[in-house]
Amino acid sequence: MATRANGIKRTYQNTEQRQSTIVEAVVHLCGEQDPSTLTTARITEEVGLSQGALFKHFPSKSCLWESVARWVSEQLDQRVFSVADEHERADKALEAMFLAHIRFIARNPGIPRLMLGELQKPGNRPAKRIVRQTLSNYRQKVITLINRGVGQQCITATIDTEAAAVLYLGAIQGLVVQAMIGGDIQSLEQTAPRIFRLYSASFQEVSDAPQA
Amino acid sequence: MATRANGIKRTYQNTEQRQSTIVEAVVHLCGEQDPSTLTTARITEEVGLSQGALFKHFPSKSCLWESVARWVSEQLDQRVFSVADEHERADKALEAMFLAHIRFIARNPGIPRLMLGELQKPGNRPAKRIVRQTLSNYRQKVITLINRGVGQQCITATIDTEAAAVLYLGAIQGLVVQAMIGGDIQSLEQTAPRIFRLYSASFQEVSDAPQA
DNA sequence: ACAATAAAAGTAATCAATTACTTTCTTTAA
DNA sequence: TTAAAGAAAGTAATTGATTACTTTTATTGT
Repeated sequence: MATRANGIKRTYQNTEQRQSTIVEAVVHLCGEQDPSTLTTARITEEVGLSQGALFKHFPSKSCLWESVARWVSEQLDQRVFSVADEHERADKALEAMFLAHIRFIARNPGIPRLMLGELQKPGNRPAKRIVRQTLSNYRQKVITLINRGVGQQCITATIDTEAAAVLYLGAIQGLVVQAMIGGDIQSLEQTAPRIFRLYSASFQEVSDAPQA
Repeated sequence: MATRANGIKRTYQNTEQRQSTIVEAVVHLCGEQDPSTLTTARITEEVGLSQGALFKHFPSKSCLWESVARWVSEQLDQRVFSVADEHERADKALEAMFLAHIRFIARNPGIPRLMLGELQKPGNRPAKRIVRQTLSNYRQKVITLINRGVGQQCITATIDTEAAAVLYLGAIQGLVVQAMIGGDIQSLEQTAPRIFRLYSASFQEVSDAPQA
């Protein structure tokens, strides 16, 4: 007893733990396959549960995706946005955040698929709203940093701030797409510094660091 | 008579015409909904055919996607890559190609969804191979142009060419994602020149045009 | 008339969700 | 302290809807 048809011992977890387990399994699976082809059966197989058990913890598949989107948003906050605060100089903060984001993606290759996949869906599903909100925050964070950099005179005052924010996110996108084409996730972290160096060349002051 | 259940008159086309009609309908529909959710029923409804009729012209849905990918590749050749040849100076050619690409996307909003969606799928489906090949060609075209620009002394000789090619495609990606977030495709063409100006600032020679 | 083109009706497979029921965990009263 | 009661977490099987694809029947231009 206490076993399933395939002989694997059943493990009991409370709903909170299970939800975390399942959400992280989804993120992991997105690294291996297109999110839109992820079935509830595949997800529960990954965590060692029967297909129906999923609905003990999420009222619907759509609610599961909402939880996944929230998880991604929190992780970006903790692992990417937060590193910017450790730097006084805005250009250094931008670079640190850029590299942290690439590191995060390299460790969780499903993330871009997840976010892009959600953005591609039409309508206003909750999960899409969360992704949109997260990217909006990100954009605002970059704009604020660039403006601070202008004040610190490490970024040229003539910069087109909004364009620079778009290009910042584009630089990350470009790296990701390049990795997708090559099918080589590991190349991400190697190439990232070169991309950021080129990106920052577009707004760097000629003079050296003014402070610190 | 000569009508279908819904009263729409039946129209006869030979297979070649039908294939074109269907492929273009798919591209159009990708502008409105996630490609992975496109059903054969939705596609045929769009062109005014019964669902089963699709398989008179394509042996399988996968073959249809292959044709769609080929169509996109050809359009990129004709409407984007070709404009680069109209400019002697490499930096002007890059700019023209960039803006042509954005114009192409603005006219066919389904294109990024289509290509990204295909890239996100794992494995080596024919359609994915075509998209990958197309993007590889694109990348090589950009690299060649940048190198020519160095020779023409309108691009700084110290440039990291490969990084510049990644950032070029990233700039387009960034614009597209930004438009996806805002849900505003029309903003694309307005913002594009600003993004390219910033992008080109990263490798522009300080001196003015050397020739022409 | 007849071959091409399409509609209509079907099929097997797949999917999210539900059901009826079992096992484990947790709480609490004696 | 502990055993009984109930809540929570699990399974296996099934459902209705949807899907890509097939087969059969009807219509059309030549």
